[in-house]
Amino acid sequence: MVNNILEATARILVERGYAGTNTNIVAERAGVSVGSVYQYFPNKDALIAALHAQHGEEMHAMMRSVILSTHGLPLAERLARLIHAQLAAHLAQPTLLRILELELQHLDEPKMSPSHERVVMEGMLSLLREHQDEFKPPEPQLAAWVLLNTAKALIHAAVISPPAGQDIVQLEAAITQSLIGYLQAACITPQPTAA
Amino acid sequence: MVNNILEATARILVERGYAGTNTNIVAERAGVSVGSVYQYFPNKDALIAALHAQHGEEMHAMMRSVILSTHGLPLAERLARLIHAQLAAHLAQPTLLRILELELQHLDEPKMSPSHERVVMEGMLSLLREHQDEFKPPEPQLAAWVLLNTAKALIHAAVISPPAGQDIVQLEAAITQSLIGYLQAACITPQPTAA
Amino acid sequence: MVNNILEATARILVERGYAGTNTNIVAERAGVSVGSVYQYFPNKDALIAALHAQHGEEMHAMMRSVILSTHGLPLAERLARLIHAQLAAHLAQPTLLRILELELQHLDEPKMSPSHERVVMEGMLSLLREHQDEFKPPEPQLAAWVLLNTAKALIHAAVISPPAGQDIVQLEAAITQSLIGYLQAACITPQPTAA
Amino acid sequence: MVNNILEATARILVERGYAGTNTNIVAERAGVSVGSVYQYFPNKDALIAALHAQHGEEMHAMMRSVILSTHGLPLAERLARLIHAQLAAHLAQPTLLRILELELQHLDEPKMSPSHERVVMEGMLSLLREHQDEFKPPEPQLAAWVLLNTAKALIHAAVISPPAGQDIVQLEAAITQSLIGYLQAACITPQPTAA
DNA sequence: GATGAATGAGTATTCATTCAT
DNA sequence: AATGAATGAATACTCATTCAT
Repeated sequence: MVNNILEATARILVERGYAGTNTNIVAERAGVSVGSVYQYFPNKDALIAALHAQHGEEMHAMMRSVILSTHGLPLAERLARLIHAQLAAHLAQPTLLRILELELQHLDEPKMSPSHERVVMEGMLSLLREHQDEFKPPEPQLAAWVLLNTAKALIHAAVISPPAGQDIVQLEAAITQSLIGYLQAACITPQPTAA
Repeated sequence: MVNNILEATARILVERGYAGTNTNIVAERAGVSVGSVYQYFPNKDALIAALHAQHGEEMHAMMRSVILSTHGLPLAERLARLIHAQLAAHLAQPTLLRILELELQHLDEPKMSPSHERVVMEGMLSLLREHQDEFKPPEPQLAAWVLLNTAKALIHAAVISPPAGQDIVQLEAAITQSLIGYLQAACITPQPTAA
Repeated sequence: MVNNILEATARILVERGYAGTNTNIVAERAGVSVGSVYQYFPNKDALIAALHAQHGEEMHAMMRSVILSTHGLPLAERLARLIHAQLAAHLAQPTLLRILELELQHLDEPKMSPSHERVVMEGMLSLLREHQDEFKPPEPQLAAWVLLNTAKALIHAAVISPPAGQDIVQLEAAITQSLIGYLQAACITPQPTAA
Repeated sequence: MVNNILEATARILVERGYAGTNTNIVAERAGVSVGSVYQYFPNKDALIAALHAQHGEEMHAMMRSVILSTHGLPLAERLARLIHAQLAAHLAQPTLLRILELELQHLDEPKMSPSHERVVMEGMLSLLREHQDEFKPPEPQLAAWVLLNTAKALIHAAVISPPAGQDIVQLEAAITQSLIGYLQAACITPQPTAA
């Protein structure tokens, strides 16, 4: 039931935007009654928040899985893989993710951000720590913040308003270059010992 | 009158967000009647669009002015100055700009963005062209796109959700580093001839 | 509920006219909330249309019943009975019927009239056909049109602006005379064979 | 100026109906300012009333002229000429006249009717009196009322919803027949003395 | 007289939420 | 738990009318 409702919400959000999404329509589309929606969600925004949380979980899970499965590879490669996976996820359902992450980030930023955003930040920090012999940023917090925000913005832009005449492969490469470029510029790159 | 109304709109937008902004309150706050609001703006969204356009003008003007006044300096320095100016502008009224650029970008993206966004893109492209002996990106369009989107995202993030324990100066430096880093990574940097 | 709302609408329509009738007042008068009005009627005009349709049904039913119950009587008598019944109905609630049939005929003429108006026309045509040995109009369509429009107009006038110094009985007689007079003038009255 | 405004009102009334007619648009269309409209007409309905009055004058003048110019002809012929003239007038601008006479009759009926309606009634009464050796109705008031209302209704119907397959000439003949038919049925027709 | 900017009461309609069944 | 009819506060927008210039 809960999932049913959330799926309906997502579909309607994509079709009609936030303003066009209302609980009665969500219920109708989910094939349940409004009452049932309110049985599981205290109010309209809770629907969005749940979608948001779900999306956060997925992104987080994906990030963890990529990080784990690329253990041992150089940081540049691991970042490239992360970008690739994220981009793929956004290309799959661009509208919903755009709505959730841009238009509606304000709705639950106060509530949900702490839990999710922090976890992602932790992931990035530990990744940087693992590779501190390749790139050791003087301020890992700051570096993680730059990397995450840059990646997020460029992935969104790639999906929503890509520059004319570039294909996705080029965009993906450019995003990766941007992250690596930052790290190279920001870090006193400890030359990996030839040994 | 028009300005009065727009100022009231901006104030309310900041205080109550888009959803909480309604034409009656705008009128009341502006000290005019609803009718007068509708004398000058065909509908509620036109208020936001006007604010948006105004903001676009300002940002564009600022960019142009910085670019002109830094003529002759190296690209890295000029980008740093651009970042600085933009960051200053956003720090001055963070909430309004966040609302305009994030929450509400969808409201007029179709209408106004083309004109404004394109102008900014042109500015960046000509800037890159001026410095093609420092950094010559193989795909200037792509490079401009990366630079603009990265800068926008990091400036917003810096104002809205800065990483713990970093001051603005550090953030500004990091943003600049990110842009420069990307250019260094993406360009076959033509070594400026020693001659 | 639906009936409740329609009754309230009718009452308000009579008291305040179309311009003075608004959905909020209708709801209040019906003792329900505006929302409930919109649960059953898509918009204000649908209220009027429903009233109109209801009235159409009633008039049609009455006509049919009179025609059936006067089978065998001469046409003049049957027309007289029709007039009598219609006049009685209009005297019972003159204002509402005037508003529905005159002021508001334009609101749903396009939608509903076809079905209803046509049925009434059919009724009159078959009535004429039944009595073609008394009065055989060369153009039954035309004759029915004249009879219906004349009857309608005179009945309304009788209720709304009767001539000074005449009582209803005289008016009723005059209306009947008008219809019969037309038939006598328009038809090559086939003398009912003496045999 | 007054005429200018009235013409604009008429045009808009025809194009957009009563609901769509508002003083600001009337002023704009007339090429004057709202203030000027209010200089000459106390309120919106006064515009309609003036149009109504104007129309009344015209109809009355036409009636008088036809009556005068047909002096000496038999009543049937004179009625036929009246019908013809009225029908021609209505065919010339059917929408405006329909709106004035049907939809909006309620707006000024109370105010204007007395003056105009009475005059028309007087005209018809004197016409009947002139021909009392052809048709002498026992109740001239009643007869005039029937004739006027019947003519009005049939002329409108002829213009707005004519029966299928009949041309105007046939309708005009039918309307005349209806009036004559009524008179023949209602009057103890005094056989005009052969002498 | 003419203007038209300003007014603001009025109104149709929506939709989150409740609660009796 | 599920239903969905009922609610009514909220809101965008209109337009007759005024009045300072």
